[in-house]
Amino acid sequence: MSTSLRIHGDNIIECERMLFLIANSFSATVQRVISSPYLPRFEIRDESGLLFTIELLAGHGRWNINLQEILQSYGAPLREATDAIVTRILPDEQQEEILLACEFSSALPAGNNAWQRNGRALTCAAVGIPYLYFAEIGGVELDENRVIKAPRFPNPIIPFSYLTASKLFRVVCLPIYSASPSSLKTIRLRFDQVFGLEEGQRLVKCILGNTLIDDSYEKLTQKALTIIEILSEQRQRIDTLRQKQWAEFLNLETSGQKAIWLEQNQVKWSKKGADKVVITQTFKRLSRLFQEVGCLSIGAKDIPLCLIPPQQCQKLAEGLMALYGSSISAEFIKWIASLNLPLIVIWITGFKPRGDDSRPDRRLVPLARMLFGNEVNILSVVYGPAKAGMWTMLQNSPQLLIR
DNA sequence: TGCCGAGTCGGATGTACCGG
DNA sequence: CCGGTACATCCGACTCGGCA
Repeated sequence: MSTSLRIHGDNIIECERMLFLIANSFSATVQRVISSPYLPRFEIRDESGLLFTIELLAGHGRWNINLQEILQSYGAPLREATDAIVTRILPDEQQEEILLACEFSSALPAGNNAWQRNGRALTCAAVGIPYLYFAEIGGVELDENRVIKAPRFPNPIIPFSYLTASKLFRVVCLPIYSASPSSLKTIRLRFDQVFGLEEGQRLVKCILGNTLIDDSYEKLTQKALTIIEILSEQRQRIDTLRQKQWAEFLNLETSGQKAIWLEQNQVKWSKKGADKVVITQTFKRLSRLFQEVGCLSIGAKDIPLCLIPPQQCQKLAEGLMALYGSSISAEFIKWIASLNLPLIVIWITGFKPRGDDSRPDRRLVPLARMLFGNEVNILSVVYGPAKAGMWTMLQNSPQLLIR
């Protein structure tokens, strides 16, 4: 008895990648059946016969099926769609059930790009959809003449956040690495043990074949931990957790335990001032205030993300009151002062140097949620220049502003 | 201990696409 | 045409080691 599947993708390339990933996972062959060019249909068979019929729907939102609606109905926190989503068509043919979401990335994981996908992972993890992030490692940065400058790597906190999300949301949410085609031999060798395509395929087979998940999940988790260790070990400066610290941190259950552990491990955090973005005098003082109160770095010092232990919140509230006085609501101050869970603070360069080009970084909140789950409070500090209209909007409808 | 060059890494930038 | 979104580099402030 075969199953009818659909692959919803950003575009046809992502759909086909998913199609072949499924076929390879089942050691099966792909055969096109007669179908229209814009809605191609395929059959996947192994020696035992027909396993799946699969339709490819390229381009989110072009079809009469609203995936967003399905996601929302599951309770998804964000409007984000992954590269490829596999659904099973339910017997009545009216509805689809989401089985698996995948992201395929061969972009260089540099800077904010590295956490560009965290929103999607969170969307899926939070509603219990298995999520696999296929990424490459060892990609090189090129100069203007396309000459290799240096290989680039993601901050280890990025793969780590998938592991915490897996654990917190009790769902498969894993990065799967392979070697970037442009990677140097030495790099390939260094990461040789952590490439996980084979385990990834076994995992896909378990998920789509609806069988119990075998050891591939555990293996991929171990591989991710190893990658995190290699990434932190090869850094020039000690600005992230190292070695077994990651596994220790991963094993902590509550955000309270995490805060205590971070305090014990003495990882102070301070705001990096790059002077690239115009800031106010008040912001400088605000930044100093957080310093005095005592922020802890969460695994990686350079990421604009820090933690205030609950016992410091009273002090923070007093400092905020002294700094902003009546322009900040008493209700807010009270909220900060009364927190009995750690407060996660994220620093968003909300606006580009040119105020008309605003692109707030929406991915930092998801990164924080993946690391700490839904129980912690998150405070977003948005700074940088903005158009006058932004102020009016902020006063009238903050909800509208953050859209 | 102050200067300098190389390398690192967060984030700024360029470009494409899409729907209205 | 324009605002919104996303991807793929590219940029340059910062750090650190070497050296006088």
